[in-house]
Amino acid sequence: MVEHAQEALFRPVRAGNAFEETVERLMQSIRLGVVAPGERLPSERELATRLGVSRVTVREAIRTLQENNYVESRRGRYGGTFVNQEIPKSAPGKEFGDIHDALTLRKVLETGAAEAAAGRSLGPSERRGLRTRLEEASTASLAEYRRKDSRLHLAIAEATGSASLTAAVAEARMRANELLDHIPLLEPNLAHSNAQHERIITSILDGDPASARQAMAEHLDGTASLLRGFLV
Amino acid sequence: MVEHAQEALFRPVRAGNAFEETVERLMQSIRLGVVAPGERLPSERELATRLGVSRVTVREAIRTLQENNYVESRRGRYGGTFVNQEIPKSAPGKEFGDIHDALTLRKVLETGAAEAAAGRSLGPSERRGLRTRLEEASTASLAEYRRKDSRLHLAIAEATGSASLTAAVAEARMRANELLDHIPLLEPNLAHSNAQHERIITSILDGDPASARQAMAEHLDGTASLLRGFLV
DNA sequence: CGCCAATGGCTCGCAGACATACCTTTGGAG
DNA sequence: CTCCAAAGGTATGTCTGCGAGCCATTGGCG
Repeated sequence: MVEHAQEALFRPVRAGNAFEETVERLMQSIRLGVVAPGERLPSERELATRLGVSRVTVREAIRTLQENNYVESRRGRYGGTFVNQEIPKSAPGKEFGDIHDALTLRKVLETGAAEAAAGRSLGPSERRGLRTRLEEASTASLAEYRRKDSRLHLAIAEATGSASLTAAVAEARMRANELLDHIPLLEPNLAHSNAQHERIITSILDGDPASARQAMAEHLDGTASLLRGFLV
Repeated sequence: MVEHAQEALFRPVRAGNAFEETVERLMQSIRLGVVAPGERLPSERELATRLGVSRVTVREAIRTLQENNYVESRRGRYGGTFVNQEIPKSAPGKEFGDIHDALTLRKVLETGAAEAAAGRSLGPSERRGLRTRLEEASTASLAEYRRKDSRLHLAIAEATGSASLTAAVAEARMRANELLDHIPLLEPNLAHSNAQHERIITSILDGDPASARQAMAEHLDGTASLLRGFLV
């Protein structure tokens, strides 16, 4: 029996209970900017259906987000649950033992996604979407940068046409961002990042997989080394 | 709000109930050859702990595997649950709509893993492990090839030192294998595969990331095009 | 030969999650 | 001004899964 492979296959079947998982998902969609401040989450009933949990569980999760000032709910038609303008910083802490784990997975998924996206023939709406996200990220302020950045990277993953790859990228980004939240974001980094984004998107739109991969790798290595520098 | 990214983030929080997930994991470990025919699974109590489910649930899952002739259980000390010599073929069917999804994810993860593994400085036991798996795969019969092949690929993922990457590769391989099970495995393919394995492992042991990635990409493209040819 | 440790086999009560139904609030349409 | 659709808020009974404990079986060790 292969001893080490067991660790991967016999890991826990579920990360937490239904409630915790639901909170996690909703927080992800907010932190990654999929639902921006001021915007409305899908209705409780719709979330329950899409997340595959009961409405009770969705409500408990939303109540937790309310208590932590992530969202506010309004009743009545045209009501709903809205993302607050200011959302709390993520709690510090975390085990630093799995930095390698998180960064390795992120690099594999994101460089792979960039390459795969460049290798596909993209439709007009996809090309437009990528340009829009690029533009949004490049004009973002420091405060909203992390969110716009994530939206751009998620758009790249979506451009692969693989839903499970997109989900995996979202997950990996979330883990990486939890670490990145502990280091300062500076204007020079931001400018550098934008230049790299430009290269990545251009390569994808030009259909140059090797170049897209290369550009993404350099982009990620930048933040990765920044992170290691701050934490070690 | 980014509409498409929602699909990834608001997907169901759990793939199935605890029982179904547990059956899935145990079947994976058997089908991927992590626990070979004749070998013993960990005890029910240990599985319950590691999988994070109750022993009752583990037992129900094992009973399902028994009923489908995957395993047999023996009581008493030095008893346990043993994998049968002949395990059933996986049921056909499946949606073919997500072939692209499955193959895209697999390629991204496995080429990334090969590259990452080649980029690390591996310890003696890891190097030995890789050579052993390579040897096992190269001398495998047609019947046991798929299993030995998976073990080799999992060993490569493990060599990245990232547990979550290993888990993701296992998952992706499982999905791809479900598709590959429907096409015949021929001697010439096998010989070709072994040559490619040799290149991959050599590149990893030599610490040549680019070459490892390249070799893995060609290896996977071979089976991918074979699959598309048979199914389209 | 007898003990006993480790395994699978079994049962019962509790807590979490669920489906379902109904209530309350709100603001636009008619 | 009234109505009502759509959203959040609440309550209840059911069922799944869990924890914990005990039983039955087996084979090695003393």
